[in-house]
Amino acid sequence: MLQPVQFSSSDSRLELDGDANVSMGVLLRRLIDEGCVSDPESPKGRLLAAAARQFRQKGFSRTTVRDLAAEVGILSGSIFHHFKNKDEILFAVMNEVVIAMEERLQVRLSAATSTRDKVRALIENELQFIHGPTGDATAVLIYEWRALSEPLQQKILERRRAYFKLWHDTLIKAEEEALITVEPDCLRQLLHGAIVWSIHWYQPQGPMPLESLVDQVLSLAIKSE
Amino acid sequence: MLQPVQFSSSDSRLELDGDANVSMGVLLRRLIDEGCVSDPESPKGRLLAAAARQFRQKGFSRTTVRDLAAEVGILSGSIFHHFKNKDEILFAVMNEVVIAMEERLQVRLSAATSTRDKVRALIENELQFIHGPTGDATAVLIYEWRALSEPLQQKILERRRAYFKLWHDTLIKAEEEALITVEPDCLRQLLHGAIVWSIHWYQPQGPMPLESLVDQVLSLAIKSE
DNA sequence: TTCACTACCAAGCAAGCGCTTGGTTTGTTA
DNA sequence: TAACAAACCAAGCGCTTGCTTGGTAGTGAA
Repeated sequence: MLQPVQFSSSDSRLELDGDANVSMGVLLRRLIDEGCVSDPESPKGRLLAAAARQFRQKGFSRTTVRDLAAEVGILSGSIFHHFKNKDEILFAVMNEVVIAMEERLQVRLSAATSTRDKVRALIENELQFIHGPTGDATAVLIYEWRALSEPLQQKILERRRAYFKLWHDTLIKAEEEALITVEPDCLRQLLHGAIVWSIHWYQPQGPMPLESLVDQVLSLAIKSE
Repeated sequence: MLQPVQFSSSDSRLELDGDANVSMGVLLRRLIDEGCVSDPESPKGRLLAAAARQFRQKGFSRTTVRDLAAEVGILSGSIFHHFKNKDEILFAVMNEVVIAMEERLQVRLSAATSTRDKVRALIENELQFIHGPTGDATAVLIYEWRALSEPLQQKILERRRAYFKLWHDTLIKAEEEALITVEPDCLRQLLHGAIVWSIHWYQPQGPMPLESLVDQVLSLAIKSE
């Protein structure tokens, strides 16, 4: 709050400058092929990318369909050839990122060996989604929640449960191993808050690398030996 | 995110069921007498309370001046006898709570003896503003930031600086005393995020008392001896 | 009684909104 | 080259929005 929000300057193309982004790219490509998320080259995909950007920047209700149409170079009425209504655009933005977040966390968790590494994966995955190429959609998911109509909220929530469960189960394990002291669900919420708030202040291109931020958050959760 | 938001059921009257609220009440009374915040009995004050409630519930841009007028029992046009425009209503809501937050934190910090208690005061003060009688206005301050026009944002930001400085100075002291390991400004943001996110999940009337939540957050910041 | 002031009403304007409709272009396949 | 669907245009409808205007009721001081 009260700090200017940083916008990702990267477009929706895949960035291949690190392990994290390579696997993110592979995952996104698979989800596109499976039809879970739409191709960023298609008209619908370009519309969704514009929507994510503008919904993040101005908020859902201050973004008009005329704004969105202008960004992709069509007239406002033509939007409704691709989406039933404005709500469905917001839903599509959120739905795609919700699916990707859970899929990727699953991959990351099974790759991690120790419980400590799994907790780190929880934190790292969320921070990468917030500050990576999917940052716009993730920010919209987090901050435009109330703008969604009730039935569509429920559909997202349904999809979201599996993601929450991955956090829950991992932190339960961490508690059993005495890695953490705070009650797991309370800790989950506190960490989640600390992480999403980084939208407002953390600069990926700044002096502090993302991995360092991951470590700082991890040090809040797990007391070092 | 993705959890229903809890709304404070308390009205704008002062609650006298604890030390914290007693001093909060005294402070608010003083600020009213000084003209810093408006009397909740006055038409303007009742309008601001309604605005805080509705802006929190529906967001600024989904709340119409007709909605606000209806809640206090006047017609929409009559609003503009009290405020120049809709933006000024949002500004007034934010401005009053910004002033109160900083004033109260100052009192709390000078009452605390040890640095550890001062850090606890930072956390406790913010949590009390979020989950106490001023919860609506505080939530609006946090989550309707972008809805404010640029010049009014700057005015709030100006007022906010003193508050940030109190956090900064206290955490610098904590670092000097080796109470914390994370860099002070980074820790400030992480804690701030964890605290404000509690809007979405913590229930003051639930099984966990607020003081307990304060302790949990404190345990993230300061490693126990 | 007069005057000024606060608080509000009644009516409506101008602009912007999401969305519809009927028709046209464009690219692909048979 | 004919047929077809996807993508888009042009125009505008019906509604909601923030806000204006000109006037009125109630109240307290001189």
